[in-house]
Amino acid sequence: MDAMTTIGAKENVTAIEPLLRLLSRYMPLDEADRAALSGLMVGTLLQREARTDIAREGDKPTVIRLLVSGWACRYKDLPDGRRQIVGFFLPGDFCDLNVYILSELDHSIGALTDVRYFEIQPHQFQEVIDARPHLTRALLWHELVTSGIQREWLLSIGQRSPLERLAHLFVELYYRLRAVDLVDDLAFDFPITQHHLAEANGMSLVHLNRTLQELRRAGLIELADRQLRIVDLDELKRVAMFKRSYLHFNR
Amino acid sequence: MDAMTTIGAKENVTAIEPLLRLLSRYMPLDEADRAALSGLMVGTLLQREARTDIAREGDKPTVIRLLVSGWACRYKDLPDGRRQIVGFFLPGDFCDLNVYILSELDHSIGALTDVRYFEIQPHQFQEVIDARPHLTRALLWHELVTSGIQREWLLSIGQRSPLERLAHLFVELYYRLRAVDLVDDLAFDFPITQHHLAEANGMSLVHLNRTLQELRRAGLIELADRQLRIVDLDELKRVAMFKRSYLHFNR
DNA sequence: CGGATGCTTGATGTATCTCAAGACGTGTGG
DNA sequence: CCACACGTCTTGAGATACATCAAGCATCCG
Repeated sequence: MDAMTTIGAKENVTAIEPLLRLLSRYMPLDEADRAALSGLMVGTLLQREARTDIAREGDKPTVIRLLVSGWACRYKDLPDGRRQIVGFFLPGDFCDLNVYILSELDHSIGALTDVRYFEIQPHQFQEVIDARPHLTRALLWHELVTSGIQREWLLSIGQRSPLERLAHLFVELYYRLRAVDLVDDLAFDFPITQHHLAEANGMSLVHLNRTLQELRRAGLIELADRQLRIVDLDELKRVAMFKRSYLHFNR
Repeated sequence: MDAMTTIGAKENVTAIEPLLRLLSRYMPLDEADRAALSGLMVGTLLQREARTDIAREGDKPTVIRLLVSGWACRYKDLPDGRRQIVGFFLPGDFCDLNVYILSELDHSIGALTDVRYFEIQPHQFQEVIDARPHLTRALLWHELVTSGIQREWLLSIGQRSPLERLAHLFVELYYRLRAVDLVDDLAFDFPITQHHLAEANGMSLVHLNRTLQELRRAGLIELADRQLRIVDLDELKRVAMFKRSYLHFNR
């Protein structure tokens, strides 16, 4: 199942970059912080193919995963097959910093594209946390933001119209990807399918497709060849009723 | 705004009961744990009337609140007035254990009924955490459960039909209230209005009313005079596709 | 008594789902 | 090299679940 690659120290440094960029949006990191985090990424980088599960609901959580490249998602499903994506993991995100506390995973984690990630042992993590309270704070901050994003999604699915909801998701992804330097001007790689977008937004594939076209027709976005370009960010934000504050970026 | 009451040590002990019951569902608490928590609840108990805000989005968080009696909610709203309740607070719940880390609240907290709650200073909390790692673990556990409940709500609003969704919410509230000993057999006080239920479930008031009647007609629940009685728990759980594990109660 | 709050019901329109099919690109095996 | 399967996106047609608008009734309270 898992493909493993042992990587050298140099590649290691590259792999940790997204996380460092992300955390430094919240608060400055000094060299010791960076070194401590890099120290966690020892050994092996794991890989997973698109459309495979990284973890399943019910699994006993034992490791902490840090996504290095590709997109993954947290999802939950119902016995009859209905599925809801409850969050996206982008490079630099932890797929469950704290869940090893619990005895059983209450959701699944799936690779949406080919992904690469580190697995970190909780005890290694604990050492870093004990040694560097400042880092602990940054990590906790990130967890709180993740939780805030979930609340915003509830607002979106519960109250925003499909058009507003989709617009909102695009703006959110724009800011999150920009935080890890994966945005080029207003364009970024967008490797997931309309099917995934529908599952994340709680609507049918057909309707998602039509809503997407509405955003295109309105001149707000362009989406083709797995590339999303935001054409009119201000207007997209207005349509989405987007308020940046829930992401809690300082810079 | 706030009504304040200074309370004696005895009343204090009663007020902390829901929290102790809740945490002991996760792991056993010894006498020292209980004493440490009780020690936090010094001084004043605050009160708020139904339909008032306890905190507003954008506020700077400075205190940690522990709900002692009544029901409150976390909600978010849109500029045009649409409102989504993203979580209920029941007695024994903290309204934001960690949020004082962030500079700004990304959601509001409203009292649904008359409520009583303690305000705790972060530094007091920190002392307890530093002194009693076991308690820290229990509190973190509870935070993770809260986060898991949010995910379950996303699944509900995104994929469950209104009937399934409402059934699911009732079962969830049953278990949560039972955990703090507020359930009598299969019945409990249900002090919120259909309007609140609609806002929590992301549907219109009219449709919520009809869905409620459907549950009644199916012989699954009785709801009258602010009392909810679950008539057929097994069937209600089946309809809701309820899986208890996301609540992570051990007992 | 008058007003506020909460619950209920009816009528109507429409947003969204479901079912179905076609087009296009890509990879694969014969 | 062609035939075919598969994944993805797109479009059409029809059915319906749900929202909206509107009104009535009960209870409580000042």
